[in-house]
Amino acid sequence: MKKVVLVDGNNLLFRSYFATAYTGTLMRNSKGLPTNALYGFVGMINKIINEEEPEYMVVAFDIGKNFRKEKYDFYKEGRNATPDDLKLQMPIARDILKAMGISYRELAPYEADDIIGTIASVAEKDPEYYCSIISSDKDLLQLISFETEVKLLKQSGFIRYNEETFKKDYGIEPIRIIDLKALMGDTSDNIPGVKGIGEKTALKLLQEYKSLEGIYENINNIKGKIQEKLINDRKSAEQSYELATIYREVPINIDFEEFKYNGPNVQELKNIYEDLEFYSMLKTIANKVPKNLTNNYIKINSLDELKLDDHISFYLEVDNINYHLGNLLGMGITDSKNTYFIKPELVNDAIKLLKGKDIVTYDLKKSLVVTKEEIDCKFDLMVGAYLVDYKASLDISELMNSLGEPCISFDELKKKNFVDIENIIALKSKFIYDNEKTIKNTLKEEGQVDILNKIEMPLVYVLAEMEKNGFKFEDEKLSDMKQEVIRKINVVTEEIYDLSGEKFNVASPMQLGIVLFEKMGIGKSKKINRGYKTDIKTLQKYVDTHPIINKVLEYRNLSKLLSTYLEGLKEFVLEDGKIHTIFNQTLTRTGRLSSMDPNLQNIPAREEYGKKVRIAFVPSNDLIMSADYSQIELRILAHISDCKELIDAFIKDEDIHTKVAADIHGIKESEVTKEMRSMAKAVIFGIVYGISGFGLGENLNISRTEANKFIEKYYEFYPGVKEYMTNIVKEAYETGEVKTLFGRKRKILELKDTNFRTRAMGERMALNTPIQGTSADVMKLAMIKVYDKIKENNLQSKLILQVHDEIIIDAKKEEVEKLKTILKDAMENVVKLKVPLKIDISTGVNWYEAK
DNA sequence: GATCTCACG
DNA sequence: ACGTACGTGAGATCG
Repeated sequence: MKKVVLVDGNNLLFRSYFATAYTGTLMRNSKGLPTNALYGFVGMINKIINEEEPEYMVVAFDIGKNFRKEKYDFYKEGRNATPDDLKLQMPIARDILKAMGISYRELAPYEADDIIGTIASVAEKDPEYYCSIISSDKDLLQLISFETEVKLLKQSGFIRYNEETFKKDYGIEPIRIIDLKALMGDTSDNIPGVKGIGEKTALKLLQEYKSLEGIYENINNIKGKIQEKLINDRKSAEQSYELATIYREVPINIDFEEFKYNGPNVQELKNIYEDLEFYSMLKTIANKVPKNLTNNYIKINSLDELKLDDHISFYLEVDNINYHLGNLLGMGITDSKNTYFIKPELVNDAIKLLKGKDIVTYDLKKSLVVTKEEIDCKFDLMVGAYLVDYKASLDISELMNSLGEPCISFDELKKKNFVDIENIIALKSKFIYDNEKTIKNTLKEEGQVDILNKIEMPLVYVLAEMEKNGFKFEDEKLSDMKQEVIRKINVVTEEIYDLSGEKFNVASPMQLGIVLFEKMGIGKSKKINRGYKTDIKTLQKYVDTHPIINKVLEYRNLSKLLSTYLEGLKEFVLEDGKIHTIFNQTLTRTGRLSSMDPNLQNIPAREEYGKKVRIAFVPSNDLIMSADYSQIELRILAHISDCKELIDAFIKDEDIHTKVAADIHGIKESEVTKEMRSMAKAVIFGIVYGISGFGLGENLNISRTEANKFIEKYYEFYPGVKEYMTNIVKEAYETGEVKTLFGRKRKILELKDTNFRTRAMGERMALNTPIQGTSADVMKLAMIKVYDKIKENNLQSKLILQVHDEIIIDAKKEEVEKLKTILKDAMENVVKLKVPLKIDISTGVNWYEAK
């Protein structure tokens, strides 16, 4: 059988348009033509061709008058008119398809759905063909049959439905999607349905009575309110049924040979892409290094040949994203006249020559770590771009591409064995030189210069030292634990096999889901893409139902411990016996750091057994010293919200969770139980995250109403917090951004989204970012202070790690007292707030003991 | 490569 | 009616 791929073109264009349109600034080419919808459209069409490998393909569009609208005025009423910026792109989509060699069909007064339905009908009668329909519109599910499937696009990914999987998911025949719509209506098309009946009720009714007709035939068997609603809106239901029905006899000529996909007209497609300035797409047609990668540069054989201005850029390339493991590939230097290529063996000497110059680079930290040279650089383009909302990843090519300078990605380059690397290094160096001004100007406009100069640039040097220092790791210390864990895993696996009566891969969520929820019938679990949800929260609901649940939880716990930590970490130990992480300074949206290769910010801590992994983290000096802020986020919340009650509590150094528990329950602090305290803690954390009654309820395993009561009580006692939440969200809507106490900005485009869920997420970000971000700022400033003091006092102790609210030092024992003074002063007095900042310090012979 | 799960603050 | 708490990185499975 031959596959015919039927694509809902309108759906794809709208999706692509609105996916980015909310940002307010549309992607345009230099002629000002909006191109955002086309960009997404081309991406999706390419993806379809790759994934589906169609022999035949048709894209259907809506055009002209609409027969449903003609008949029922209310159809699609209230829907915003198609934006002009999208309309402009529609004809070009057709041109692109032509150049791609893909046929399309449109015919007034029909919609794309009807055309797809019609083609699918014809294909069904011809045993030679079967259809695959692609759209995110659930309406099309009604077309599913024994030889028509639907690939339903989701926000990310898709679900492929055939007759069988559809029935399994919905419990009704595909054609009953029409009846479902007739009952539940469709707000986006303004199909009314029956008022008060939603998907849940509609499905239940259809599962029982098969169809809309069946429901009304049995209307007397249906009780109460639902019956009443059905009777009242019968006419509406019937009209809705008509509207939801895809018309499958559109008068178009259907000849499958015309739908045959034979690939693109390369030249024509190139012309269109060039016109639209879709450079990344150009690369995908001709899989060659783009032509503008040819750059003029001078290859330096001896440094005597190098005559440079006082203002230069440089760029260092290493053959591994993990630069601790990589080898130098060379260096580019650009000044006002030339770009030079420096071969690896001359790099260190070349850097020495840069002393005293005004330098800009990209990823200064990498250069500091790899060369171990001193480099006095006041501006790192990576850090600057990050502060003004560019994606400034470890791979400079991403920033280049987003600033309109096509460049092959590092991954691609690596795959191609660093072909033409001198050219590419030169190009990158030139790019840095050319874009310094732009980013600096943006920093000024956005008010981020202070953050750059006072926090991020000095921090680059601190982090570089920390990475170079590394954390000594003794794997042998874990060998007993490792043996024990392996043994336990074997035991628990056997127990799981016994309890379930079969052998399967417990580590496979798919297999586990089937065993637990289908074969053993332990309970219900939400269905997701591949099977059932089997995460801790879901499983924990059934701990008392069957002993296998605890075994599965134990298996999970142990295998995570084994693979990620007990076996994973030692892979990162370098020749010096230390683990050298990489801190990503330009990734998080709040200003926090992240850590990778390996991530040393998520080493087990919460659970006693897992925490023992920390025994292997040992000092290269004498002691591990840890200094952590006590409740920094809450203190910052108190300060920012100016909540009197909260501020007082911190000034009096009260146990904040106990205090809140006492307030909420209206009892004395002495009467607060452990449970009350931990509930209060959850409420407080929830508040910081932008809580909902539902969320808190889930978390605390209490009802939503109860959770809501807690939240209200909290607001009653801490009205300042409530006020802060309202105000910050309001402000965020007005300005489209939020700021930390130190002025670090985060734009929140989600607030402009048309989807309310996305907006709600934006509101939570608006709430949380000033708090999380200010804490991050405070910590960064403190680190800089600590680092300076250690240097100033010529101490041998070294900063080695930061875990968001905690600093870790590899300490000399004779320096412990001095360090304590430094840490306390630096961390507690780094900024003057309305509440005191407080740290706890501890030391130990390893990280586990330094608790 | 996407998805699922789980480790941390 | 809908979906449901902020910010991360990594390993195993599966298509």
